[in-house]
Amino acid sequence: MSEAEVPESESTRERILDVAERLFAQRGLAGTAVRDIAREAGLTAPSLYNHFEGKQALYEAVIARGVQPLFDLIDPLAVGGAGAARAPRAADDAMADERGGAILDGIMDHLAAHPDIARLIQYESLTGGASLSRIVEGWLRPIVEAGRAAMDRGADSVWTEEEQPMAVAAWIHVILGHFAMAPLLRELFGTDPLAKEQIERQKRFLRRYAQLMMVGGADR
Amino acid sequence: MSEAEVPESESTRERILDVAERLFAQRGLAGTAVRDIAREAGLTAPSLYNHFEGKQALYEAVIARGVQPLFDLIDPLAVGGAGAARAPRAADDAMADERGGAILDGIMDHLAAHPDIARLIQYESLTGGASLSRIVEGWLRPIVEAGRAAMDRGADSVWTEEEQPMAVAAWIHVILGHFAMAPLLRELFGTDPLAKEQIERQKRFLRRYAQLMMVGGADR
Amino acid sequence: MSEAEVPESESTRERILDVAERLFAQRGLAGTAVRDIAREAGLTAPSLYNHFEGKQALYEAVIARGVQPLFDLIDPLAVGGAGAARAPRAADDAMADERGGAILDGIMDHLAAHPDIARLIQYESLTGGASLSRIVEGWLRPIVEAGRAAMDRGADSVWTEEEQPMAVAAWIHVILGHFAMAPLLRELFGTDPLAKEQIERQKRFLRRYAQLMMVGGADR
Amino acid sequence: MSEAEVPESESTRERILDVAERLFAQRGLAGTAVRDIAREAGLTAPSLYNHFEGKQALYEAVIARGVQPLFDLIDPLAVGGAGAARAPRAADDAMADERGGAILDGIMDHLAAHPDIARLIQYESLTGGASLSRIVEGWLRPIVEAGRAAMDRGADSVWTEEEQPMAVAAWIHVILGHFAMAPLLRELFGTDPLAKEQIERQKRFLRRYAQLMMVGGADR
DNA sequence: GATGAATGAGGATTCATTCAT
DNA sequence: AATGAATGAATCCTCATTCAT
Repeated sequence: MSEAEVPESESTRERILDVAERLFAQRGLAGTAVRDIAREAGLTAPSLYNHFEGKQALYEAVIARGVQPLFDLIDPLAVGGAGAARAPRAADDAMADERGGAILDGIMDHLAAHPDIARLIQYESLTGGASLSRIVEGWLRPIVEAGRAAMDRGADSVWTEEEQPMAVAAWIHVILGHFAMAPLLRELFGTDPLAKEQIERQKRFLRRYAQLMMVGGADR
Repeated sequence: MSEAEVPESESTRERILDVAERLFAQRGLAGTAVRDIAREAGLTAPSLYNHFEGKQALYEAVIARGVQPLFDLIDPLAVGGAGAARAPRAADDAMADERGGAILDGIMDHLAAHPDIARLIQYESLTGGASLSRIVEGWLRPIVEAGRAAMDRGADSVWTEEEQPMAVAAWIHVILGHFAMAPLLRELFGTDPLAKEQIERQKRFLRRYAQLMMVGGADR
Repeated sequence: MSEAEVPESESTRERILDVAERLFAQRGLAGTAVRDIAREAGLTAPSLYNHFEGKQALYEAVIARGVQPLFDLIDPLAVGGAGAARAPRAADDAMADERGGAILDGIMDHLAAHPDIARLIQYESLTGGASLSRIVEGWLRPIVEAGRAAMDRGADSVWTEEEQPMAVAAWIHVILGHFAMAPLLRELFGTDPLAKEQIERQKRFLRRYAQLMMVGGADR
Repeated sequence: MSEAEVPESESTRERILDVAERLFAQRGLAGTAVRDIAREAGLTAPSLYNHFEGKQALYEAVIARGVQPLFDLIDPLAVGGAGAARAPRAADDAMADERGGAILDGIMDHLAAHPDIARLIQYESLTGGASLSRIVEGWLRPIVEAGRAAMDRGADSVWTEEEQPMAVAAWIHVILGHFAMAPLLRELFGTDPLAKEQIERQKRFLRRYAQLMMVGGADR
């Protein structure tokens, strides 16, 4: 097997992952037939088993691939968290804010490019699927920790300690919900949440939302 | 509440609906076997067909039953909308606020008592299921309209006209998310969102959240 | 149980038989659901079991009721066959002819009034059903015997001894086929074989057919 | 014909069709279980779905395959119809007669080799099945048209215009009935209509029947 | 006589997966 | 890497029938 053959096989694998991501997001794990994925990827179900061990493995690969960029995005946070002790307060705060904003934008952009990922995460959250804990530990926990650290540093947090988890949860719901619950929002507002300009609006909204939720001030 | 009341033979049909609600919420429509529902309801799968025309019909009945109380809760809103013209502004606003708070509490209480409903709604929202539009039209639209009316009356809304739909959407995500994404929150925070005191916390949180989201002030 | 009660119960029984005759004729035994018969008869499936022991028993009752008039029609034949020895040839032949014509007309009229019977008989003939031998022995055999006797008496039969059974079979096919294969004939000729005037045509046709088949002469 | 020819592995698909043809003819569509067909064909029911889309599709394939040779047999008729204008009357008539006889023999031979086809056609005729119109249009209509043309040419037809359709119908009933109603005939006459010599007898009978029915003469 | 509820048996079909090619 | 064929398990659902009321 020469190296030249790989690209094609890789592209098949990616094609399968693409289709599977879409179908799993639309119909859920149980509601998606391996044969449908295979057909839309241009092969037969048995052939798919040359690329993935089984349905469950394919599902996990889809989630792993979809979530990895989100993991990568928050890497700076983890580094920043560790480095916080080294930097002076004020500068760090400003940097953190900027970094937070950048990360938020990055997350939004990635979810906008792959809205199915948000749906998959919500599916996992609903059903308590097997991949849930990896998502939580690898992605949400670092974010939460960073957020908590930021709040601890700032004296003017809007939320009491008791409220903080719920405020964080609210963030999660708002960010994921925009993408995951697109069908509902389409029906309710008549606009497509996944349309480019609607995503821009949501990003602007989130920036103001952040001010309200974190700083408490409304400087409209 | 005597033991004789609804001990176990609560009309079979209700028992089926109860079990189905739970299982559909846990596993989704496709992931739930009619036979499992029947077994947990204490009968065989064919017997279930004496009470419901089929799996889809059962699913819709579950949603209809679960959503009805939510519809009923917002009835006052519809009435209030009609009566608004008759009442003086200030008094009406106060009433509306109070009513809004009461309705919010009612919704929270109902969802707390039937967290599976929130999950079902989120499933429908994710998949764009057939019952989605009824939920939107019968429940969310009236709420949104009432909210929009309230915002129009008050000159000091926090949100621009462009932002309003997203603010409303955020509300929906936060309220449903607390119940629907319980597995994720449990994993992330180590507390059970469905526990009584956690729900009370969420209700308190939502009251402060409301001030932030609607008035923009933070009077902690 | 007073006599006054009977009519209603009898009418239910008859109603069931009527519906069952129609549905069995349309869809066959296996293709007809007891529940469908019950519904169209205005009751539920379990209630039907108050009138008939089961599906098979109902089916046999339908056939028995439908075939009885055909049995009755050929009674004169049986009597005539026995009485033939007593009567002089010539007169008997004429009588037999007349009687044969009358019986043929009677059969046609009955099948015209109950075309489903013809279909049921053909179903039984196709599948070799359990009721087939009763139909053969009680109805067809006497007719065949009478026909054979008539042929034996007359020296001028068109058919050799070898051909006689096939000639008889042809008669059966032509008579039953007109009613049983109505869907095919409708499609092929665009006319409804069960329409009153079409049945009259068929009866006229059969009279000429009889001359050809029995006498061999064509006196058009 | 060596044993290796079509011993048992005649392509599975053909094996399924063979079994299905037999069982459908014996028990009708509704009365035949897919599993039974599969079992007798040497596989499991799900495997059968690798070869046919479903029961209905299998049924239609059985009919299509069974009827095709009948379609092919009458092809000359269609050609002859077109070529009639070119040929002189008398010769054409003779040819037509000969051709008609050959075709009749061909049909008889095919039905003798595949008596289940006759039964299937009669089932379709009884129930007005979905394949009926294709059978009528593709097979019977051409025959009828050819017959009508022949009758129109000849001045000495036995039948009036009104009677012609019924005479044609009689032909159909007699030909199909011999095979389709074999169980009844067996019971009635004690001989097997499908036995080789009985089929020969029926063919001889049909030739004399043809003289009677078409020419009106009886030249025994 | 009638019926709602229940059920065992069965029936068509889907599905994830295996395997020989 | 791909696939046609095969299959055990499962799924939804129908059906004939029973039984308590």
